[in-house]
Amino acid sequence: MKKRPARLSDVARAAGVSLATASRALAGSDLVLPDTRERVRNSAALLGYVPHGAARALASRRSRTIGAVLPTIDNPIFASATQALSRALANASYTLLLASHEYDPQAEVAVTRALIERGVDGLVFVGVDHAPQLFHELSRADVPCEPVWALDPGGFHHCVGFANREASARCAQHLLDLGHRRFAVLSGSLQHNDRARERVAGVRAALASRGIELPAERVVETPFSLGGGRGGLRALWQRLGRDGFTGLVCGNDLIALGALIECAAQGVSVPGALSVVGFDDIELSAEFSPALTTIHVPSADIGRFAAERLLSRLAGKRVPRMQEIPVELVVRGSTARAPRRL
Amino acid sequence: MKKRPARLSDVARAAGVSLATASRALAGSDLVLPDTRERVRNSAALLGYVPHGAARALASRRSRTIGAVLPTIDNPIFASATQALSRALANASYTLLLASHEYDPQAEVAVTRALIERGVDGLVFVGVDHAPQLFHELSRADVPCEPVWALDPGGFHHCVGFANREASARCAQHLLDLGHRRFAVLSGSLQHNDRARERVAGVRAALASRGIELPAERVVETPFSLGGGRGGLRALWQRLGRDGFTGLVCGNDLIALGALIECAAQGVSVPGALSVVGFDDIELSAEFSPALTTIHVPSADIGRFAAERLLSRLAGKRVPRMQEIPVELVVRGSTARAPRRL
DNA sequence: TTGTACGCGTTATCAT
DNA sequence: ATGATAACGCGTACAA
Repeated sequence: MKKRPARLSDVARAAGVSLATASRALAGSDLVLPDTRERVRNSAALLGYVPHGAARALASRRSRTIGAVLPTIDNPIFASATQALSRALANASYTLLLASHEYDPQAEVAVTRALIERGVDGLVFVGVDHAPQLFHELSRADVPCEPVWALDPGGFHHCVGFANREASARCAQHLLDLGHRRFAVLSGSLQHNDRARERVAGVRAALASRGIELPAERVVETPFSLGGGRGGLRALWQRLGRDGFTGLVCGNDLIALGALIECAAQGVSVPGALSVVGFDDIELSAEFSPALTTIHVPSADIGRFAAERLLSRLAGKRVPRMQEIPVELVVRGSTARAPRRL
Repeated sequence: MKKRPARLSDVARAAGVSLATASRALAGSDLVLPDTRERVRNSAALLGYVPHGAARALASRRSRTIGAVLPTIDNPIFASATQALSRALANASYTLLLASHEYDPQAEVAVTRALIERGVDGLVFVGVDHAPQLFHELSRADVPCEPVWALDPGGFHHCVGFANREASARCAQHLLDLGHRRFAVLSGSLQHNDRARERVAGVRAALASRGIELPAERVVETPFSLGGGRGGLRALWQRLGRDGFTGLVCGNDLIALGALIECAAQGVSVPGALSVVGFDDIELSAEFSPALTTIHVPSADIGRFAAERLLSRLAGKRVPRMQEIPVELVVRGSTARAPRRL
């Protein structure tokens, strides 16, 4: 009862054609008579033929597979981008191979290598800052890759993202414009994270242009999570005092929301005693705090564009080397009340 | 300058052994002299040899690849499970192929087929309720699969998850114990989602045991998001009035949090006028609302177990057909009794 | 327009 | 312990 899965040769025989013709027919080649094509397709359907990807990949030297190497999937920041990526790929009959390295550059090299062994036709990375060894492997494997979420200052790699530094500077500038002069930053871990570093650098640059310094003690690194935001804010308060700063720039949504929650828990009014700005990767901010000013990052676009660019390149089309995604400072009203404790 | 990538035959020649020996050496077989093995490994490293996955898969009939078919990656509910899955697989030199269908059963069949074509050695699904066609394809392809996040009432499939219905009944029971008698439910979309349906059924069962009915008008379907929670609660209030219900059961975290946010925005005290319980898939609740009672779902465990089970089965070991993950009702303080009037 | 035949890079089965 | 060689299933020049 357990039949051997049908192979292309079975389909060919059933349709009364040769292997080559069967192959062409199923590939939709124009070289076969429409009539023949139908016949082949019918027998394929009848036999429940499922192409054998490995054999196809071996012969065609293409796997119809794209790899994505993320720091982690568990961070909602990357979820919508990954979803969009996967969707766009599926539309083009490509499939996504996913790997994560949890901010460990060694692990990143390892998982990337695993993807290369799987024969991915292209790769998506997060950020442009990677172990040199990674680039060696990439170039030797000759796999087109597309870093996202950041731009390559050197203009060396293809990439699609936005200028984290400038965006973050706009956040700080917004606070400056509101009259704030004492600042603090809640950042994600800066190690092995060029996006986070750029964002801090942006704040520093904006403040510097007004002669304000941002010493290291005013920057707290904390996990990318609500708990991280809460704990980070407590750490800042402990270090600098409750009125050590009135303007707070957060590295991303989850941290910003955590900070807001901590404010609510401590009875600190926002905006008021404290004004918070941050990056809105995941669009939670709008719902949670209509008062929160954010840089809105269209994560889904990033994923979609990455897919489109990669597929275009595989198809031999040329794409602009660098694609800058416009990001927008969303000021959600300054009079909104602080979030309540729930 | 662009060298052809090194093949196994190159390694073999460089090491002065045959193809077969080289293969065995790199596979770590005990049948080769330790000395020979070293020699082979050295030349492999020297040449920068990278195994060709497709060829290996073709010859060995194994891709060292596992597929996961999710409703969507964009929902944080699935993120930590997927992360855990990916991590566990990577540890065993497996890679994750990811696909999503956005709650469309047709799409689910299509993407699953795509994964099967890619030659996945195993598959993970969400829930046990799928198009019959899906099971046809699966059995014909003879791919072991592991539904997660639910248990199979028929005991037909392997699976790892928990009893959504009973868990949800515990939520409702908790509210009953607090004296609540008027209920409403904010569910995710019920269509093509057995988990959501089971959760509603659980509430209904618990209430029925106290002679309380839950007519359809008291159940609102809303997107799995904060916005969905907010909008859904508004819809319920509009339909049933502000004091049409004092106990609210939410289908998951995001919805529950959205509801809480809406309460805050409308000045409704929680717990007080309203008591909310829900599923805590993503552990936001603890940070956000120390008062929220939830069923805590250890998503990461689900992913890890799915990986372990699948890999065990591939290794020929037997695993218990069904694995029930314990879930826990977490009462986070200030339990609200039902309001004392009428 | 269709068929023949070779190659893709590995693993696995025999011998030795 | 190692080597020769036949699969593995498909794509694609090249021939017809």
